Amino acid sequence: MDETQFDWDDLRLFMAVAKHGGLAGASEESGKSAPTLGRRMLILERHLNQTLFERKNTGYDLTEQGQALMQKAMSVNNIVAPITTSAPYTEHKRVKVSAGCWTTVWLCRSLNSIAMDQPITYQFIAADEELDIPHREAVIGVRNKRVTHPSLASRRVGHVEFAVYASNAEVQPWVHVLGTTPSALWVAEHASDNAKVEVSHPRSALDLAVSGVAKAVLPRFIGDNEPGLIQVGESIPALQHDRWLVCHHDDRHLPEVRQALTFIGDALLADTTVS
Amino acid sequence: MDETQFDWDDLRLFMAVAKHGGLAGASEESGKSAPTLGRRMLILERHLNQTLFERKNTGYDLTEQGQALMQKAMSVNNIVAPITTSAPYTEHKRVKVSAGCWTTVWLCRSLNSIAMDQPITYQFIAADEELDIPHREAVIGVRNKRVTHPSLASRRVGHVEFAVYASNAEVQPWVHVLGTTPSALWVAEHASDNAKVEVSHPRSALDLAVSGVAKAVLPRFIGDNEPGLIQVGESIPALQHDRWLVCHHDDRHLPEVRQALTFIGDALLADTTVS
DNA sequence: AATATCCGTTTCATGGATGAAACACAGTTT
DNA sequence: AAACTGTGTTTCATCCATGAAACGGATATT
Repeated sequence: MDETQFDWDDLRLFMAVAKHGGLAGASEESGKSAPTLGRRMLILERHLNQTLFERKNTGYDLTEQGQALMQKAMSVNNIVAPITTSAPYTEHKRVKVSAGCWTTVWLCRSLNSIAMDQPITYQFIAADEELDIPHREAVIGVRNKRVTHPSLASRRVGHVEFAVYASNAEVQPWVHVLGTTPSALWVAEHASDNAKVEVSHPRSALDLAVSGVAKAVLPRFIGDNEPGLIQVGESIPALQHDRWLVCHHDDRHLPEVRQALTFIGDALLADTTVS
Repeated sequence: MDETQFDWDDLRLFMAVAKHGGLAGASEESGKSAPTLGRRMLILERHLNQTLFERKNTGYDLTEQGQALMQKAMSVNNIVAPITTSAPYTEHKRVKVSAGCWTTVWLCRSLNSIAMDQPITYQFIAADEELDIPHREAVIGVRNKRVTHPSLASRRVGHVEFAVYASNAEVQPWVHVLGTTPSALWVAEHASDNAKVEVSHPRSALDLAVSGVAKAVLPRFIGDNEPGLIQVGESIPALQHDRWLVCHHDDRHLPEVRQALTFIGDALLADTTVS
């Protein structure tokens, strides 16, 4: 075997040249220029030790060996073509966005027709733990602190405050959201031994607060925008933080990533609960 | 569809990564380094808009989508693998050599065990008209004059003389080889209206001369080495010429072409009929 | 607990694959 | 016959895909 590996893409290019009877006609379908196709056909012939074409000034004619190879190339194409055409939303690019639960709620609510008209499929991954961007668990992250990883880029997109919310000022029991988020830890520390409700999902905290059963610690961009709730007391200084939009250096020049960063940045900066 | 074409070789690389469970293990089989494989897998995932792997520090695990793709990649491999392994003499490279009829005879006789031990399949194309090296009708040509085409390289490999040969000095009829070679034209011009025999193949001229039926014009490296023939008269000055080994600039660095040039040059220079 | 090992990711210099432009050749059109 | 057109080949500047080296993280070994 030749010391270099057989490049399967040579088969794709071969098929285009054979189908169009020449280099010029194959150029558009294959995405390669005529000089490149010419060179790649020479490489293919040498690799297979076969003469695949009879070259003329008017085009490339297949030899018998070339015709035999063409059958095989078309068989390969019958497998490969559906892979590329059946890929979901082929004109859409998936962008994975990792953010805290409430930020994800905000972003979902912020999706509008302009954002939905972009050729982007947003995949929001609501998670409290940070997803691993170098390992591509997400492409974009909304973090509560700046990252200093040299391969990640970040920019500040606003500030977040938390406060206690309830349906009325007399509600006493707390909602304690399980977990290790700063707000969860804060409630665990400050909630008295009074009756409290424990929930595993932050969304349940909101439900309980609205129903009047208990009071919950919520970010103000959620609490302030929930009609059935009022803010009880001042915002909680210990829980306030900046918000950072984080992305891998390599990915941020990709068109769909650039567009997503713009949309997310704008959406987060539209939060008017803080100046 | 993404503006760039789908590179089928990404499927080959994907299959290797999936099979070995990671980049490092796939490196040797695929012929690509781990960083390159990593990048190509990202490109593939982006192109297909799918998540094919779960990336860990200990390797790449396939997702369900990745497993589905692996089945298809293996189907493609079932078609492609026989193409590359059943290519004839896969460790041999075919080298097409275009030369005149008699030069081809000389070269065939010169093949020895050393030349046959080379990983080269010689394809001698005996032709009087020059084959088109830019269009790869041949890789190496033996010509009777120097070429000045800028993309072709040439070097002189000896001198050729022609003479009349017969089984004895009394043979009168000529053998006239049809065609437009200098020797054919010479015979047409000088042969008297005496009885003559016309043949289409130069080898037939040799046969007729040996059988004593007629006399033939042959190159001395053939005539002098045929036991049943004697040279009649002096060599023919009008037909003598240098011999040139011609090759495409691009091809001559290829290992098998370099070896073939060496063998052919040595074989032609071993012709001792001229100093 | 400390060290070694393996694998993936990051950085960056480099070589080679690429394509634009020009040229050559043959066929077509006027 | 002359001009035009289409296609392949050649030339060469450019840029990008690549891999070596280094680094980071997790697991295995001692």
